[in-house]
Amino acid sequence: MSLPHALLTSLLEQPCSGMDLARRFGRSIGFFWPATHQQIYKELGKLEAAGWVRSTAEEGARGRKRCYEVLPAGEQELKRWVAEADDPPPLRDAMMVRLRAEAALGTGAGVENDLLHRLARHRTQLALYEDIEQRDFTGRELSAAEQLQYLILQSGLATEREHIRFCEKALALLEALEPAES
Amino acid sequence: MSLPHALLTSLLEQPCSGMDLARRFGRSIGFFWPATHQQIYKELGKLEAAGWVRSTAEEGARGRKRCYEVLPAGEQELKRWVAEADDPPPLRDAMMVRLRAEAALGTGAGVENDLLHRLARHRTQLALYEDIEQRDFTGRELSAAEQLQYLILQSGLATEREHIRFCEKALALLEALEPAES
DNA sequence: TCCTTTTATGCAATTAGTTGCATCTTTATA
DNA sequence: TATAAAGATGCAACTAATTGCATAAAAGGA
Repeated sequence: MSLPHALLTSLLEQPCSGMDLARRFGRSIGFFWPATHQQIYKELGKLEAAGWVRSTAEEGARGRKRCYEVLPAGEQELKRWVAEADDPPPLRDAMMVRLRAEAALGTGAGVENDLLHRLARHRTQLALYEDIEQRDFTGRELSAAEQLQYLILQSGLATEREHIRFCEKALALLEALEPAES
Repeated sequence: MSLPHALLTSLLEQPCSGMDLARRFGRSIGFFWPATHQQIYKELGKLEAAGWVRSTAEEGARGRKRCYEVLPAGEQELKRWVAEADDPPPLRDAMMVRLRAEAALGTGAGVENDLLHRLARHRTQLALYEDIEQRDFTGRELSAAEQLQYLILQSGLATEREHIRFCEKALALLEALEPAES
């Protein structure tokens, strides 16, 4: 479970409120560890109780906005956790199950719907990553931290491209196997 | 949630008991939808209650072994589900969070441990997939169903190779960024 | 024959994440 | 100045999966 450490990382990059975190998650760390604002608020409470962050009320802001920042104990904890190793996350992909089901049922069961839907999603996501690449990591010298962030982005780019290749390949195979369907 | 449909698929390929399913999951569908025997037994109960499978006591076997087989209603349900589309599963990878944390903390925090650990795991998994490829899908004509199963395996092969490439690239970058560490 | 091991099935507690809703505060608008 | 909208925080119920343990029946060995 890495949500607490994802939050510590994000707050270390830039102290902010729970809502801000939720928004930033949507376009950076959240690509690799999605979280809703509900989860984030609950977790921030735990982090503060553990003495890893502290919060101060932000005057002149909307609602009851609180600003969170990482304490030394939190930074220590993050360092400890970074040096840990664990197994790759188990992968669960319904589309692979669908493909195998199509094989078991005999072709023509309609897995193309899912393949086409995902193809569209992966193309959108790839375009988003390419925009970020163009905007933040192209045409200038990168600091060490930026090189690492770019590396992470490259993982996203490679993954999306691989998914796109796979969907296209699968659709081509299905086309070849059931020429009467189209 | 695709466990019920993964079970229907596997039972359609070959009727068997819950324990057999658990074992088969370990080396086929389970690569893309892992499940423990506890989950499987509970789900089989639901499938039977829904009238999608039926079970018969297997005489002359150990324990209280029951053999499950898919009923027509179950096959209908599987067909219906195969034609559905849904979003790609959200990806959650602690190692990416670690890399970003390393960037925020300044290099030297020790993310190499996780990279090396995963590199080993992905190499093992790749070797396993390559064995299956060699044994089941090489040097002969493949039926339509087999071509689909091979396609799924190829996704696994590509994914593992991509992960390996990424770990190697990340380790090389870290090496370059902190030459004093090694 | 008793006792241990193996095979097979299953329950219960916990954890992490999702979804839907509730509340409070400020800002904009009619 | 009411009132609505938007911003910010949070609770509660539910779901899916993990982990640890319990039970039952047959096989094999002493």
